[in-house]
Amino acid sequence: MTSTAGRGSARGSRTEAAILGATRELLSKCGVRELTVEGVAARAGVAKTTIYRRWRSKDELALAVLIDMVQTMVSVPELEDTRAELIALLQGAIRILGKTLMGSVMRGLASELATDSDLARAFRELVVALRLGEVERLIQRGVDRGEIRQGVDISLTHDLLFGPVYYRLFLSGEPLDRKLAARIVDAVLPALRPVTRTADAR
Amino acid sequence: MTSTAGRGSARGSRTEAAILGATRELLSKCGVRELTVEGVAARAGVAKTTIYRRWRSKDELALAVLIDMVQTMVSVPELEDTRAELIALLQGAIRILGKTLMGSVMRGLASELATDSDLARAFRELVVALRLGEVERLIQRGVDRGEIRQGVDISLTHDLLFGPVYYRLFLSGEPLDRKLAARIVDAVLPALRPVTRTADAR
DNA sequence: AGAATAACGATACGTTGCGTATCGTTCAGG
DNA sequence: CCTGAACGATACGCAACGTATCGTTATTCT
Repeated sequence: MTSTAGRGSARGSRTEAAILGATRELLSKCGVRELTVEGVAARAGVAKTTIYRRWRSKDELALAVLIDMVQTMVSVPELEDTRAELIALLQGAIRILGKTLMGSVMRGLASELATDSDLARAFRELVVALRLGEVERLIQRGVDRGEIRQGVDISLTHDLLFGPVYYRLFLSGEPLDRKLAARIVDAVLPALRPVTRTADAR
Repeated sequence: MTSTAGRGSARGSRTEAAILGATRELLSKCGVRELTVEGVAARAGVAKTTIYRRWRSKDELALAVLIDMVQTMVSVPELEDTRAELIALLQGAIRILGKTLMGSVMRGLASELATDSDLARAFRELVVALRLGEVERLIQRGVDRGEIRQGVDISLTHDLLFGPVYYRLFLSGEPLDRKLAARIVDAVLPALRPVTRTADAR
């Protein structure tokens, strides 16, 4: 047991980074459909074989890129104001989706994510779960401060906040401007307030 | 000018229906990516050439199916209550997306819709514009009744209502249950009420 | 330093599916 | 019944996927 993966190994990290980088760049302007492994190989200065040694398919490669991006997501600082914190959370997502390449990558992956593939499950477990947890944390903090009423449906709130963002990105085509985060939060927040001054059901 | 397309034509409608039907069925379980024109041809009992005589590419065929489905969308009846009307609107969309095959088709088309393709533009002009118009109609009616305040951002409201639905369908993976429509509307409606009892900015 | 060995590059291959071209066949309308 | 449009069948070129093979680097251990 003195050596496992010894002798001539360990030149992986550089090539891996090159492949991921090339994939990210290409994926930012074409979508998974048009992405070609040959293209990635050429741009990364790497043999096609090398890519298939690390990822079993084109989709797995794309997913790796997505995960790599998501892990750079920042968590929200304490601001002592639920509205500001929620806006910051959404703002972060919007910035990532809009300014960096992740929006394009997401768009390219949309089809795969919608299917019940391994890629979809991985995305849900990594990205969605992470955001859901963040929403839960912020809401709980708001409840503790008395800003938010108890018993709020976290999952629904999460969908209400992030849904419009992705809807714009994917379907409606409206721009992801700066003020969007605040407007979404201001639209959703009244339903989360303690007093229940809302028009009730039936 | 006595005859244009005279002599031996007019057997198109049956084959066209067969092709669209076969596409719809296949698209309901595989996504555009896996959809093959050869498969459609085989299932429709039609030569591949015949398909390419009518649609220039696989994507155009898929779009045709989507449009065909959307045109079966029902408009919302007058209910004299904005909440009920908005719920009915959302309920219709959810039912179409959930129970019929359109949800699967949408999922399959997601990638193409996200790209700036002809397909995306067509979808926006047909589906999104249609729904936006419907939202505007309902909101305006609510304003006339005094249930909704003036100056509401129609586009944002549209995104707030439909965004969560599609977000669930595509990404979060939560089910599209019966009560979803009401819960979304109840969350959004307070922000549309006249009095502006909302916590203001800053 | 030098050998052992994992990772890599280059290339060729089989396969699938797209979109096109060609030609014979069917079926409605005059 | 005869003409011509729409259809079926088939073959083709092409691009990209994913695999296999083999010679070449580069790294680590002795």
